[in-house]
Amino acid sequence: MGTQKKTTIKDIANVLGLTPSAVSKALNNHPRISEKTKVSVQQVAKNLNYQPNHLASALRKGKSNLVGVIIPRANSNFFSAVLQSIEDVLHEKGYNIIISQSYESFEKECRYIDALLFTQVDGIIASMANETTDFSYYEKIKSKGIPLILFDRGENALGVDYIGIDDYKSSHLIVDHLVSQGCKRIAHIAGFSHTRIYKNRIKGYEDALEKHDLPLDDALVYECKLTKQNGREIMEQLLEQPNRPDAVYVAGDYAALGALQVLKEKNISIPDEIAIVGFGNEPFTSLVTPSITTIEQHSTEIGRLTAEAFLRRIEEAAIPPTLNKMILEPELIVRDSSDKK
Amino acid sequence: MGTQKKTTIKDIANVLGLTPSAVSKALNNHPRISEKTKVSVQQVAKNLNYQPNHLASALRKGKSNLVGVIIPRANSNFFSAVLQSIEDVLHEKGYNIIISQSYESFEKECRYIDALLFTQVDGIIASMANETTDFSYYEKIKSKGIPLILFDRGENALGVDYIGIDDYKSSHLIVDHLVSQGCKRIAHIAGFSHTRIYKNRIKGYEDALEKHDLPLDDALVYECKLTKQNGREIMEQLLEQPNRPDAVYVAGDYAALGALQVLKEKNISIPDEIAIVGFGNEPFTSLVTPSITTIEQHSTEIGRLTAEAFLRRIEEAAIPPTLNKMILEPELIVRDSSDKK
DNA sequence: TATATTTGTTCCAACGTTTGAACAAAAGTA
DNA sequence: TACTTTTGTTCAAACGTTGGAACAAATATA
Repeated sequence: MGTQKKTTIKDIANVLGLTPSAVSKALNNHPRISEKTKVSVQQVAKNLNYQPNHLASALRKGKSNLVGVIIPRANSNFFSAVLQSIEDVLHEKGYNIIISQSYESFEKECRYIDALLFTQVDGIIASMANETTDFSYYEKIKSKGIPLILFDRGENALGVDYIGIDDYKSSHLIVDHLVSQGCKRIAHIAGFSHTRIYKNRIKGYEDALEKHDLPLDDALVYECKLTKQNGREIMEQLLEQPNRPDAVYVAGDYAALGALQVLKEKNISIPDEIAIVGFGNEPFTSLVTPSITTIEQHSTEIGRLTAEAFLRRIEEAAIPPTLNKMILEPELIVRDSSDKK
Repeated sequence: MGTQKKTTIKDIANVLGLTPSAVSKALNNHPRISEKTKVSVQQVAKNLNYQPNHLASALRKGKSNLVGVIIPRANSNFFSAVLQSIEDVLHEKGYNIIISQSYESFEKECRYIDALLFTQVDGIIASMANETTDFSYYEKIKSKGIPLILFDRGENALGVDYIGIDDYKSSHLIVDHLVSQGCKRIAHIAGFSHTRIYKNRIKGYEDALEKHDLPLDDALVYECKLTKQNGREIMEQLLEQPNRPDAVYVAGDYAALGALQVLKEKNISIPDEIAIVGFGNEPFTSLVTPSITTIEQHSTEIGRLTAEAFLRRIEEAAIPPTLNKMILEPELIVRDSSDKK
């Protein structure tokens, strides 16, 4: 009991008095195999409880049907939704997915890239860790000649496919909205500007302020890792300034929550004294009081497009080596934290 | 450019005038290979940018070093924490992990089990979907002779290793606490009783009521999928009853949140009129107002133990075929939703 | 010096599947 | 009837690695 020997294609062949190659062809629906043989092979395969050995066929075909996905963490509404969407599309096409969470660590990311390459994945889909500024490991993927697709956290410099939302425009949506609510002094708790998406959000914020003839004040912009704790600390610093902001655009929902909590603790009215806008539409933004205005990133769509980009690269081999960049439209979801009614 | 041929062990052999098997042995640190040869093999391997072909060695060795993990969803604090912990332990030992999310669907779960078996994983770690009542697919794993480890959502009947917390005791902790707050009519929004963990929570709830000489009232117990929406709907039904409860023990945090929202909308004071207790310690339970009393499940510990159980099964082959059940102590985290001060 | 042991390597078969070439038999065309 | 085409199958090699058996050379033991 337990470890009975696994049935192979050879066992089926023996039962039917065929060769293994005939059985293989029958199972793969080869046109030269007779209908009769195919049927009996199927039959025997089922009887013997045959499971094809993926390793052997992957080795022979030079294709593992495994795709590596590297994300900062699965425990985030955005990433898990993208993941689900990628899974749906790729499982459909017979791919299995190896998920690795970098937890924003560059070192882990590198190790996982090595592990995935070692496992002979057919391609890698990734959203970079915040820490990552050195792309040599990603170059390694490219140099192996296997498809690399980036989403959300990407880097154009690599010249690979990228799917994300328009961060620059998101900032405009937010600033426009805050100005329409009568805000005049808008602070920005930003992500680190070495990451493209955060740089774009900062640029969008600055340009939007300029558009509305509002002055740019360096004292109102802070770069951080966008944790809840960062949000708390920076909000406290903002409150100590002689000339307080009347709105804070926070480039991440967790940090926005931290900022919100500080204001609540100090009994500063939201949004009347200070309005808050977050980014990412994490589920809790609609659950807290007041609910937080934020940006929806169309995660399902991003996942689908990412998976499709991968499939295109696989199928079309090395046909279009040009960078394929897809940028989705952001959507502003106005909630209580910025809606003065 | 791009798809240059991959270097194999053979290429290294050619460069050094050795045989492939000597190179293989050198790379695997075989005792019979001279130090000198090992060094030069390493050297050439590095120069040629050699990556061992995992597929080939897995095929030859009959071991893929891949472990399948099936969870209801990654987008949950509990599961993602368990996952991280499993990853940490197994990556350390050279395993890669294939994660599949069942989204509580029995059908998906079955498909993923097949896909994982097909991929020749060395073992499967799973937490069952709520829907799952038919275990034949899990029997299939057992019959293949590969290790199966269950956590949180498991089933003893399968006779496989199981790691979880003491649900029965959790209910006692909760009821004891509510009684100490003066609650006398405690409702229970439960999970489906065909799932072992929810059955145990229900049993614990009933026994704890009895312990405190409180009457059991069937009208106060509802089974559901424990979504936020379920929580809302059942809370509304509870409020319509002539004899309202003064506390609700909800077997999941999301449903607890739904219940909480209904009470807030109807301006029913929490915890004075009705106290709420959830289950799982999801991050949002500390973020909402009022914060929600809940049960911490020691996810990191569960993950570690689960991974270690897997390793034990792999290493000790078929040595101890007995069921190995590990039950951790739950921890009650008292917050505003039940703390009458 | 003859024999036994150790050391370093090669040889070969295997893991399970796939695939193109080869081949015989059947069917179609002249 | 002779020849081409089609159909169904077998043959053999390959994918890259591994590991036991075999073997020769070097070293140790008697």
